[in-house]
Amino acid sequence: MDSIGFAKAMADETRQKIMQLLCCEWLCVNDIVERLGEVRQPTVSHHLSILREAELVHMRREGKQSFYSLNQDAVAVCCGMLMQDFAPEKLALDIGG
Amino acid sequence: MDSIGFAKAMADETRQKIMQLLCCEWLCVNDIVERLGEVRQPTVSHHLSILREAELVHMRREGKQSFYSLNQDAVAVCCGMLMQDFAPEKLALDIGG
DNA sequence: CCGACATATAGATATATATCAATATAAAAA
DNA sequence: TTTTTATATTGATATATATCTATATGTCGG
Repeated sequence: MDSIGFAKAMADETRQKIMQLLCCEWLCVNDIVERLGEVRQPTVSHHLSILREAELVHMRREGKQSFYSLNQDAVAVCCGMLMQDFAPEKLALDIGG
Repeated sequence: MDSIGFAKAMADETRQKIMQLLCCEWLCVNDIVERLGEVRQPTVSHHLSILREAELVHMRREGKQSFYSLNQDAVAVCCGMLMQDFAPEKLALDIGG
């Protein structure tokens, strides 16, 4: 995952809403569709595939359902990458004192 | 600055290159154009206006030139925001232990 | 004021992306 | 096997975005 892929994956409101939903629990696609309320299932599936590609979500199949949850580790790593690339002095402050 | 505005501002390769150039020094627009090499001046101006809008760069006029530099504080704040929103457990680890 | 230079803006165009309806795929139930 | 349910994929379309050329704006020197 590079910083551009991460930024692109995050650069959409619907995707961020989905990520919020998945932040601290596993949800199946239909649950996500219902909680979003205004977005159709294929659209949600599309966003999930982008988040999967970016490895920002975990996925687990269970029968006919797919469960997703947020990959917080990946988010943390990517944020750290952005900090290193674009706020190195702030990072130095954190480490040094 | 919200997390979507930040992600959108970061979600372009040319913009990230510009941010790299401005990371640790002030450059005028023409210097940026020359260092990028393959991008025309109006395109660079356009990207700079997006970065300005997102408050990710500082700007200073000097005669006919405009100098830009990266706002590392803003980057750090936005990365922190992403962490809080999308990796709260990782953040808790950092704080708690 | 006029010309030269630096940057910004306008307008046009091509590409990327988000969304939906329709359909395919896969798994469980009848 | 047929039907039902859950998710993924396809194809179409509208919007957003990146880029360019041409031009406007703003600043300095003569």
